[in-house]
Amino acid sequence: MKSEKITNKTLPAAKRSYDDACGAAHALDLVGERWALLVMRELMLGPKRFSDLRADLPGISANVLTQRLEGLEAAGIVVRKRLPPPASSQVYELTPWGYESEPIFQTLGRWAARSPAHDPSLPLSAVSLFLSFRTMIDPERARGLQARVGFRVGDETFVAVLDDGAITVDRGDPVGADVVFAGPARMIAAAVYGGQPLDALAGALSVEGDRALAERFVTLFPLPPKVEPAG
Amino acid sequence: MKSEKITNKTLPAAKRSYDDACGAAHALDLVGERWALLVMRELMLGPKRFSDLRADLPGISANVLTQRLEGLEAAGIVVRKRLPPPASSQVYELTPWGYESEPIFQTLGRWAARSPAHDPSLPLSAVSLFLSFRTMIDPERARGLQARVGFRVGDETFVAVLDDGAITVDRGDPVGADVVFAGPARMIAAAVYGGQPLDALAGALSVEGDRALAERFVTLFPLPPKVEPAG
DNA sequence: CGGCATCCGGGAAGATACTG
DNA sequence: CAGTATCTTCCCGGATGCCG
Repeated sequence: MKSEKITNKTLPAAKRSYDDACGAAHALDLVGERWALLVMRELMLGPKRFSDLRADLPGISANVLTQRLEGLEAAGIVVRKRLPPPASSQVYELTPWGYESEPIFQTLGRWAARSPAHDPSLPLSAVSLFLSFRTMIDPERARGLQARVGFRVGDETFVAVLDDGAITVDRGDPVGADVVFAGPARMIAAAVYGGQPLDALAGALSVEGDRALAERFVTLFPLPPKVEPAG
Repeated sequence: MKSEKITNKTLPAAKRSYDDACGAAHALDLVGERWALLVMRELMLGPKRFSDLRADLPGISANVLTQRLEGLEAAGIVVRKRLPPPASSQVYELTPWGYESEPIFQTLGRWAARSPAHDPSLPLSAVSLFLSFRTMIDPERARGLQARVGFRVGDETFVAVLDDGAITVDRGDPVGADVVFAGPARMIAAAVYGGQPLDALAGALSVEGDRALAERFVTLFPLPPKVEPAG
């Protein structure tokens, strides 16, 4: 059976589509395939290399990652860039329109946070943790707060800037921040979302600088109430 | 089920999961399978029967619809209800938490509306059209407007209530509305999103009542600018 | 007719190995 | 490091058929 099959792969066309004018349906045509949205999420705070994506998306295979990047590039969501000769490696970056997809992750995340099946103890990438800060910040609790909070996760660094209820999070050097957390993303999540006291995490999560600020920071991101598990 | 069908499918589970604590990833575990979100969309304005869902989602197979409804019910997003004896048919309805997923469709739709590949001339279900009104309403353009706008699409009826920039859309009887549109969803979309003058659609889309209001109504939902097609 | 179960073909996803 | 090649497994989509 293997021969004779004249499946014209060179002209695949016939892409599986919902054939639906609804905007949400078209979005799913673009990014509804498995792993596509998670690849975009990992690029949300800046470009990454192929290997970084593989490392930050445990479970994705090289094969599928290649296909998703090709598809996202064809859709105009991702561009591939070659860095200048010193370290002339290739990186993938969201286009401006790609970056505009962040509200999708916020609404998905906010809604799923109420799921009875949600397990916050699973592994967590640094990017998804810091994106969640943008999503879950409670402006009431952060009112009047002006601060720079730094993070060191592995060899990546991030800075959150709090400004009277608003928050920005970006990659950047934490030097000069009012307080700096250093440790695995999972431990920061345990402090912020798991209600673990910072003292109990000493050893796994270091806090340098304004400790009172750190204690307040971890209270700024309340989780919504879960729905009752039974149906 | 009566015959103790212990097929190995009943419990092996091993459901394919992203194993990721990120809320968006969990959302995709719940509703990331093909057709799942579109099934939810079709239930967004009220319960439907199995056959209604099949009719409104051209392309889905009965097989897959059954699987999705089972999955959504197990996740607590959908409940199945049996109507009282006169017309004792079964319907599927979103749970309160299921209804809370509407912002997901709004952000997906708003983002994808900018896609160069978006084709608004494709088929469109009545529900997705009326959901899009909630998403795309421009409060500036609707400021100061108080009106009830009715719709007859096939044998379904809907009423949009405009109240100084805000809009609600629900199933309901259009009697007493200030103006009533009657015609296929595609024609209403042509008027609202395609810029087709109502005169040009006469015959395919009837307008009864306050015509000036109808003319204004179709201008309340501006589309965002597309991104440039090339990459 | 509504709500499934079953069988089948094709294709996408997953795992592993291999190459420039 | 950045993918390709290959193989297997699973999901999707269509058709058919059962059963209330």
